[in-house]
Amino acid sequence: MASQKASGSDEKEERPVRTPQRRRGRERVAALVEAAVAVFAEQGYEAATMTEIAARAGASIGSLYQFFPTKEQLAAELHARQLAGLAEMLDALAAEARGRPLEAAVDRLFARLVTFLEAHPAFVVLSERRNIDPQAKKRARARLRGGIEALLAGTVPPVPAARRPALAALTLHMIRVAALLEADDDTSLRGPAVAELKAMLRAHLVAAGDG
Amino acid sequence: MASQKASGSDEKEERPVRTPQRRRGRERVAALVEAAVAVFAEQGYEAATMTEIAARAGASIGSLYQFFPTKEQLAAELHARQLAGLAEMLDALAAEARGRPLEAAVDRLFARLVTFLEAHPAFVVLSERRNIDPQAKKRARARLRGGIEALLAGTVPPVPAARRPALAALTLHMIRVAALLEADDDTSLRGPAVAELKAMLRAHLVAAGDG
Amino acid sequence: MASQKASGSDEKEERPVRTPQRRRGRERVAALVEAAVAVFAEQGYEAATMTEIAARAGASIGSLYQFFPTKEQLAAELHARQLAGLAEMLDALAAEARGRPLEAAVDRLFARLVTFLEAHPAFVVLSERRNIDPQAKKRARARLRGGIEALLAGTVPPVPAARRPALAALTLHMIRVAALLEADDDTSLRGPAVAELKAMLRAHLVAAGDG
Amino acid sequence: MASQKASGSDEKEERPVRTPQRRRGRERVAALVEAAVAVFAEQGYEAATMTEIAARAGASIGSLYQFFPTKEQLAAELHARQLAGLAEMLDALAAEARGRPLEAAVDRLFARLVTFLEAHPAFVVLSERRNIDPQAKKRARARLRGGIEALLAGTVPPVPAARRPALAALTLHMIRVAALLEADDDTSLRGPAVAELKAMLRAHLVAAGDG
DNA sequence: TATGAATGAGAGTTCATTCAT
DNA sequence: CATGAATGAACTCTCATTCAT
Repeated sequence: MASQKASGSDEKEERPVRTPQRRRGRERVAALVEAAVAVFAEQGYEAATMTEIAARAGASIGSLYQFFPTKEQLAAELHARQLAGLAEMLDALAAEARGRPLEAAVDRLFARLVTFLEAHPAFVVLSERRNIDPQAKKRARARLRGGIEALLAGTVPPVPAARRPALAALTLHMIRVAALLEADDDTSLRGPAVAELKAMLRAHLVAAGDG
Repeated sequence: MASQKASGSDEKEERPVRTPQRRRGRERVAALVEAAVAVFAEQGYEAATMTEIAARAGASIGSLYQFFPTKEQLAAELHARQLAGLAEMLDALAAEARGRPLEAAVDRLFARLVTFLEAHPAFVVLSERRNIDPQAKKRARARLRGGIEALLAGTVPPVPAARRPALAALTLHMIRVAALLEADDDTSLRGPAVAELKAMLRAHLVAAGDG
Repeated sequence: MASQKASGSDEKEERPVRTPQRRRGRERVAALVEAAVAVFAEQGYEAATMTEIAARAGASIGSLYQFFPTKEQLAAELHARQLAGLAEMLDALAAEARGRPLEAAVDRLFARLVTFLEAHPAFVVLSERRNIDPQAKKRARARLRGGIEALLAGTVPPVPAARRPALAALTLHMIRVAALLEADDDTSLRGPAVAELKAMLRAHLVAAGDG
Repeated sequence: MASQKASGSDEKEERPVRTPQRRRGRERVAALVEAAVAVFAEQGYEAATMTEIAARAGASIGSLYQFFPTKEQLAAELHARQLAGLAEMLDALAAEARGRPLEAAVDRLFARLVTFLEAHPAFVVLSERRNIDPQAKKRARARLRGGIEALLAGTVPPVPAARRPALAALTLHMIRVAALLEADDDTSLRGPAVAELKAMLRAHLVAAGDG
């Protein structure tokens, strides 16, 4: 088997993920990241192998390890990058939505998130991984929830502060469900089910805004 | 030889899961199943080892393989049993709900599903497994959706037939989200978020019924 | 390369060295131990590979790991066995030497130790290993020194108690040197140098006895 | 390609250790040598990595390989330098000791050797390495033994020629034991055991001189 | 049938060494 | 000459699976 032993906050000296200086290196890393995202997305964390990731990037296994000293850290790094991107997107969205109707904000949020998940196919896989450092996980979720809360606070009408945390958490999960529906269900249901989901969430948030 | 990696639809003759006749055998299988559920729930499919499952059941590895010829088939068998139980429960619920208010039916559904998931801790793990035989997966989902559709068809008012498939699929996912919220999120959000989820779903279904 | 990660008292759950029940198993283990001793003796700890040890025992790598869960533990187990054998031998020698002349005891000790080291060619290699758990090392040395002290206490004349610990430690090292001289030096010097060593030690101990 | 394992007398063209002409180069080599000595002393030959040696010298690996084309040759070069230093010291000592009492010569030898070993912490590690080219090893030992023989030949009284080679070899080993005692044993024994060792050796040599 | 030792492919990881820049 | 990314053979260790007893 493999890393067999792994669990987020461990020993193993934690040599940090290296950022290369030379241009060649930066391209290499980009290729590695892309390959890793693809392989994780296709196979899941456990089934993905470092060997395949390296091969798919056209690199040697040693090269992969030069930049990402463990499989665990590779996953963590990818996840962190994707989280940062997502959080940034949410912030931008919150800014755009300020003073705009809640309904429109929800639609927009949905659209962007679907785009994001299509662009980051490993996101769900990496988020759901057991063995993630629970601290980091909590922090990440809080960050995202914060972004959504800000969004829901600035619309017209705003969602009442008291219900915002719970509704933000709920919204986050709805996104995930939307992604799953989009991807893996009976083809004939994809469209309708996602539509129902969107309508449901929008109605619920709007009702909260009015409440 | 041993191939350690095996994935869903393979060669490998698929010797069927043996069902024992003698009482000793049936007890043994029950113990193995229980142990497997526990280990899969705790560690996930990949991290679970056949050795640990056998040990926890107080059986030898050889014994485990007597009844479940591959790890894959063990997981599939467990999953199938749990799905059957769930489907049965949905059927019973549909019968009970016939002629009763939609609202009450939804609440009941929710309550029962939460109970079910608590009683079958490996259910989510086994459902989310990639590498499942996609055919079987589709059939299973269809069966469950069917149960929920029946439920939604018999209430007063009933959910319109046209929207039933999508709403059934959606409801199924909502359950999963509820389970996740119940289990892994920020403690302070569990209660409120689940409450929001339930209210949201109920309102949406009721609106559909009225529509 | 080798253990990459290793350092005596570590994490890694320390599954204990298994002692097999079946006869076949006991023979297997004996073959593995023999092979390990040979390989460690020839190549040293780091250069020895688990693969070669298994191959030389006519076993598979998996079989080796069934009984000795890490290379580290394999070395530790071998070392412990050899230490126990040596300590036992020293105890027997101390019993034999009680009441006999110191001079004869020293000669006998020397002879037996040379025999022992010839019979346990990995002994020096395993003793000198850096990365041994220092606690265990200290205990082992103390045990051996104790055996020699007892020997030196029971002869006629006895070595004075005050000097016994230091002289026992010294004697132990002289043995090692004798083994090294016996093994790896210029052929023409082996005999004479060992003779000088023996004479030197004997004279020193006798002088201590008279003092 | 890379063969990671290389052992003593091999193919590999043996590009010689480069000696730099420019001052910058000489400084660089000095830093590399110092770093290598430290790392070998701390970690042993096998565990030491070329990467760490280079890093500790503030150089790049490429730079290290410029001067020392293999790890093996690096170790050999260090060892050779240290041996040369030691031999030189012995020669000086032999000169000083000419016509002086044997007893004093022995004490002096001991004192200088302890100093030397403290100043060259990797000496023992590099000497004990298996896989050293046996020819080179023999030559080195012979050179050292020669130095000690010369010493023992010039004192008053001199050690008889016939016993000189064996006694020189023995003395050399005693030094090593002294170093080991100094370093790794039970603290409480260090002083006394080394004292016994010194007394023993001195008495033996003096007796030889008188014989 | 039950048992558990045996098997070996395969996974993660390291590090000596090379070579383009 | 210096640099450090690139390479890949080799290593330790795991675990699904088989099979002699």
